[in-house]
Amino acid sequence: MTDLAEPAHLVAPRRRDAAATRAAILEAAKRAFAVTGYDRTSLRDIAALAGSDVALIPRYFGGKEGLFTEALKATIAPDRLRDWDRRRFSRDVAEMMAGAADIADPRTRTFQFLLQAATSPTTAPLLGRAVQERFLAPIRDWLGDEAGQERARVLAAIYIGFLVERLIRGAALEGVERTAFVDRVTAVLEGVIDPQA
Amino acid sequence: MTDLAEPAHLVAPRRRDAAATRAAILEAAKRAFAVTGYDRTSLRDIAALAGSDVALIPRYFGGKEGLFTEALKATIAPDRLRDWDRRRFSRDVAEMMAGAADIADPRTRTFQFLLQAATSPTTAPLLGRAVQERFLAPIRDWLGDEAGQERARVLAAIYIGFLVERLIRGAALEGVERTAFVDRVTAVLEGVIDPQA
DNA sequence: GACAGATGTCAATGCGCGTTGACTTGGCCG
DNA sequence: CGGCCAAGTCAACGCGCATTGACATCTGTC
Repeated sequence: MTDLAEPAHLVAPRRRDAAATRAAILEAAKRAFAVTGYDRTSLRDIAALAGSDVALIPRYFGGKEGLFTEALKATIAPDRLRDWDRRRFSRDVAEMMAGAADIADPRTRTFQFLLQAATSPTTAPLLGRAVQERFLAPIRDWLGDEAGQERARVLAAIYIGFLVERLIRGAALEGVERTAFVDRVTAVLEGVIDPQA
Repeated sequence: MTDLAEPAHLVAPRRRDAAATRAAILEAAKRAFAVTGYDRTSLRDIAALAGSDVALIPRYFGGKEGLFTEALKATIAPDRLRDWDRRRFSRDVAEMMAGAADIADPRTRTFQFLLQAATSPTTAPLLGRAVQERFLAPIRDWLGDEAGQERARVLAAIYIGFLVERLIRGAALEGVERTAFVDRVTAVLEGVIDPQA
């Protein structure tokens, strides 16, 4: 598999501890699946990254699919949306989108993981439900909408779109295009967050 | 592989014709790759869909990767952007996004194909270049921007985002949420297409 | 300190894959 | 009509994979 640019083992040499081993495998799976996708990631890769044995994975997770779904669930954790400053949100996001996608950033890995899942017909429904519960609902609360969640939907969609664009763009934007891009993205986001402003 | 909901063979029984066979394989590959992705699609699947033999694929396309890159190139064709009515564009797109993704629609398949390519580190750069040439440039022309292409970038990103959202949403929106969604999406798109309005 | 169950190791199995090469069939041209 | 080359078929190979079950080792408990 591709280089993960990480220490050979995710964890320090540990004593016999099923829970810790399970956790190490799960963490390794989250990283590996995010970078390489479901199919290109072998259980041998994950085991090597976790510093454990391949045979433990079917035992602890019931198989590759079980590991994937559990890694998916663990990845879509309730976001720390409350931490975001509402005044700076749009501009911060815009600046982030103007940059390059950094594979070392855990959030990039998370997003790639989710995108991988979105393209597979089998995992897409599962992802849909998870996104609904753990992504859309928090955004709606954050926005303070009572009536519907269409605004959260729109915001999430736009956010995702810029992430994809950044992913396939590869490099960061520079110069005039960057500033113009940031301004426009800020305006777009602001228009959704504060429609009347 | 998953059901493609298509006739067993893409083409009528044809006589010995290398060009036609090649074309049938390529068409089958475009469909199969879009639905199942690179890894989950086997050459045997494609051959069966095209009504030909597996062994012909390495011969005609030099291998699976060759077939994929050729299918990718054939998929990113210059879009018929000029046909779109600029006044109705935003609302048409918004209505489309409020509906459900239809796998029978060739455009849905195309998009899924591209998204698949975007998530693979190896194919992402290739996709980026292709998108730049055959997607961003036409949009910029359509928008009539002289200075930069940041507006085309933003529009493309938002468009992609809604496509992804629709993909993972699965079902169509209904009732109040639908109308609210359509209105808001229309407004967002209009804000990018005609910033001063 | 010894037992027992939990934990980790290892080799082996079966399967599906892409690819290869030898073979057969078909159609065009003389 | 007959030969010849393109086009298509078929069987087989090697490889990597997930999974299994038998075996070894550690660790907490009495």
